Amino acid sequence: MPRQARAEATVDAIFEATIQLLTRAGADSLTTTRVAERAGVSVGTLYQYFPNKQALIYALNERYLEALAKRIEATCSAQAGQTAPNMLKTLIDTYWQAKTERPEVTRALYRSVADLDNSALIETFARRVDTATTAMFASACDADFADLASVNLTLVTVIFGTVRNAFERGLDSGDAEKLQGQLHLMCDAYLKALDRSSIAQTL
Amino acid sequence: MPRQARAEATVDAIFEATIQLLTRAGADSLTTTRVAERAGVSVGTLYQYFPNKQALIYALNERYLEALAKRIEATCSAQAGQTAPNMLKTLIDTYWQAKTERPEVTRALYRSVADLDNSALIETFARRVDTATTAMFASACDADFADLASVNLTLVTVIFGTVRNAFERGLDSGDAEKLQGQLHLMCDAYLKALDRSSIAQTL
Amino acid sequence: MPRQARAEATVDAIFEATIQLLTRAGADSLTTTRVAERAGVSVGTLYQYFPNKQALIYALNERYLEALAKRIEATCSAQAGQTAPNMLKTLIDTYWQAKTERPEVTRALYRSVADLDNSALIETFARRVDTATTAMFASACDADFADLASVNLTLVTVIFGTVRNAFERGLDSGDAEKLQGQLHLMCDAYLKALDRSSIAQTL
Amino acid sequence: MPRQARAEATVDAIFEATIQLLTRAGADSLTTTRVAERAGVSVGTLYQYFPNKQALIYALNERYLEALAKRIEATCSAQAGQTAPNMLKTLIDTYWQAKTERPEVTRALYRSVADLDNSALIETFARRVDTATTAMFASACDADFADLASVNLTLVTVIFGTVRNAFERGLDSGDAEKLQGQLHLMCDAYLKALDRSSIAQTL
DNA sequence: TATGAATGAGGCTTCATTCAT
DNA sequence: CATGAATGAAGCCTCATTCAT
Repeated sequence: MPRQARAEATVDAIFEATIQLLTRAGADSLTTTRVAERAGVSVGTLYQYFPNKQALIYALNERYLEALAKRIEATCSAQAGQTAPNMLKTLIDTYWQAKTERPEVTRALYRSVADLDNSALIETFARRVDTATTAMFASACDADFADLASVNLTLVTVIFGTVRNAFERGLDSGDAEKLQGQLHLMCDAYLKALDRSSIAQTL
Repeated sequence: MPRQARAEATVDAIFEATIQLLTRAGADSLTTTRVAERAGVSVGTLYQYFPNKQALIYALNERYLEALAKRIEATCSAQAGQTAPNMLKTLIDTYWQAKTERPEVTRALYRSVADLDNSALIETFARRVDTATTAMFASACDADFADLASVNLTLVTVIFGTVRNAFERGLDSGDAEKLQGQLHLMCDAYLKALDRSSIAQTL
Repeated sequence: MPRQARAEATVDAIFEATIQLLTRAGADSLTTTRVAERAGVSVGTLYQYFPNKQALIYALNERYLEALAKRIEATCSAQAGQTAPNMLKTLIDTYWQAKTERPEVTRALYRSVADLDNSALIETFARRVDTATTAMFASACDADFADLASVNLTLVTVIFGTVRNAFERGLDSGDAEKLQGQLHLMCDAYLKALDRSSIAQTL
Repeated sequence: MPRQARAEATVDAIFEATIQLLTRAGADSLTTTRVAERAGVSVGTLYQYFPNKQALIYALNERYLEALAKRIEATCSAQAGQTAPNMLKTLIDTYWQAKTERPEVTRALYRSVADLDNSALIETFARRVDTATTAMFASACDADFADLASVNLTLVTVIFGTVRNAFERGLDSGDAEKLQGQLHLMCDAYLKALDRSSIAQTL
C-alpha cells in the first residue's frame, strides 16, 4: 500500500507540475528536467513513470479527457427522463463550466496537444460522450427523435465547438454569458424545428 | 520592381515550404534550415526576410487569416440585401469550404500556432469578420434584429466553432454533410425563434 | 553450504545473463539492471556480489580465462612425453576448438573487454599457459630445444594469434579447416627447421 | 579551395583529437563534447561532419585501415619479382612496424572498435591485402605455389595474428625482437615444407 | 545581398549506484 | 539478505541564429 500510494502521489505531482509549467510559460518551456524539479522528484523518477516526454503530455491529456468524460456521463445520467430542453441546458452549462473554471489549464492543454498524435484520445472521448448523450436524449420525456444519431452529433458538435471558439476568442464575461444564453435558445429552437419537420414527415 | 518581385517570390517559397513541412511531418520537424532548404534558399536568406522563427510562423498565420477574412468579407458583400437564411447558408458553406478544401493545411496551421502568442491575430481577424457579418445581417431584407451585436456574435461563434470541432473529430464526409445540413437548420431555427421572441417583446 | 550453493547459483545466473546480453545485443545494451532482470534477481542483489559493473565484467573474463587455462593445462599434462608434432597438433586443436565452439560467447568476451584494464588478467593467463606448454615441450620424447623459452613463446603466440585472427576474419568453415591444417604444417616445419639449425650449430 | 581545405583541416583535427582522447584515457572517456573541445571546434561542427559518434569512430578506423592497406600494397608492389623469403621478411617487418610504431594508437583503435559493427571494414581491408599479397607471392622468382590462395591466407593470417597477439601480451622489446626473428624462420620453413611436399606430389 | 559553416546553449534520456523498506 | 524505486551526473544530439566570405 505505501508503495502504491507513493507512486500515485508522485505521478500526481508530476502531472501538477506539468500543468503549472504549461500555464506559466507556454509549451516550449516544458522540459522534463523542469517538470521533475517542480514536482520535487528527479528526472530519473519521471522517466520511471513515463517513457518519454510525449507520453507524459499524452497521459496528461488522457487524464483530463477521462475526467471530463466522467463529468459529462454523470450529467447525462442525472438528466435521464427529463425534458429535452432541460437536458440541453444542463449539457451546455456543464461543458461551459468545465472549460471555464480553470481557463489557464484549458488553454495549456489545448496548446500542449500541438505536437502529439492525439486522434485516438479524441476519438475515445467522442465515443464515450456520444454514447452518454445519445442515451440521455433517447430518454427524453417530451421528444422522440426520428434520427437520433444525427441530432446527437449535431448538438454535441455545436455545443462543444461553440464553447471552444468562445474560449479562444477570449470573450469577456458579459459577452460570454450572453452567448451562453443564445446557445440555449438556439438549441431549443433546433429541437422545435426538428419536431415540426418530423410531424410534417409523419403527415 | 524586379527586386520587389524576387523578394515576393522568395517569401512565397518560404511560406510554401513551411506549410509543406508542417503538413508532412509535424511541428517538431519544422526547422529553419529545413524550411530554407525546401524553399531553395539558404538559411541566411530566410533570416533576411524573417527576424526569427516565430516571426515566420506568425506571418504565415497572418497571411492565412488575411486571406480567410477577405474571403468572408467578399461573401458578406455579395450577400448584402439578401434574405437572412440565404446569408447564413452562404456563410456556413464558405467557412466550411475554406477549412475543408486543404485539410492538411488547416491542420498544419492549427498546430503551428501552439507556441505562439497569436491572440492579437485572432482578435484582428475576429474584428474584421464581425464587422463584415454585422453589416451583412443588418442589410437582410427579411429581418430586423433587436440586438444585432449579440445575434452576430452568436452566429459567428457557433458556426466557426462547429466547423472547427467537426474538423477535429475527423468526421467522414457523410457525417460532415449531414452535420452541415443540420447546422443550416439550426441557424434558421434560431433566427425564427428570435423573430418570435422579438414579436412577443413588441406586443 | 546451502548458503554457499545459493550464492553460487546466483553468481552463475548473473554470469549467464551477462553473456546472453553481450551476445544478443552488443556491449552498449549491457546495463546492470538488465543483467539482474535477466538473471532473475534484483539489481541490489547483483551489487551484493559485485561491487560495480566493471568488477562483473572483469570476473566474467577471469572465469573464462581460468577455464581456458585449465583446459590447456589438462591438454599439456596429457601430452607429456609424446612427440613434439603430436603436442603441437593437440595444442592447436584444443585452442581452436575452445574459441570456436561457442563463437558468440568468444566474440562477446572480446568485446566486453574494451573498457577494462585486463592486462593483469592476460598476464596471469599467459604465465599459466607458458608454464604448462613449456613443461610439455620440455618433455617431448623426440626433441631437445636449445632455447626452449623462445620456442615456446613463438609457438604459443603464433597459434593463439592465428586462431584469433582467423576468428575475426569470419572465415567460413572450409577456409578455417584448411587454415588449421596449414598451421599444423607450419609449426611442424618450424620444429624441423629448429632441429636442423641446432644440429648445424652443434657441428 | 579555402573551403575544401578548411573542412579537411577540421576533420583532421577531429580525428587527431579522437585518437588523443582514446589513447589518454580509454574508450569510455570519449565523449563528443570532449572530442570537439580538444579539436578546437564546437560540437555542432563535429556533427556537421559526422552524423553521430559511432560514425566518427567508424571513420577513424576506416582511415587507419585505409592507410595500413596502402602501406601493405606499396610493400607488395616493391617486392614484386623478389624471392619468397625476402617477401616474407618485408611483409612481416612492415606489418610489425606499422602496429608498433605508435603503440598507443594501435591499442586505442583496437579498443575503440568494441561497440562497432566493423565487419565490413575488416572484410574490405582483408580483401585489399589478400589481393596485394597474392599478387606479390605469385610473382616470386623462386617459388611456384600449387595452392596459392591457401598459402596466402595462411601466411597473412599467421603473420597478422601473431603480431596482434604479441602486441596484446605486451612483450618487452627483447622478446619482441626474438619473436619476430622466429616468425621469419617459421614462415620460411613453411615455404620450404610446401616446396618439398609439392615436389613429392609431382614425383 | 546570398550563402552555409560554425556556434553552443540546452533539451532529452540513460544508467550505475544507493538505501529505505 | 533481497528488493527496486529513486537519484542525478553526464552523454548525445539538435537547431535557432550569426557572420565571414
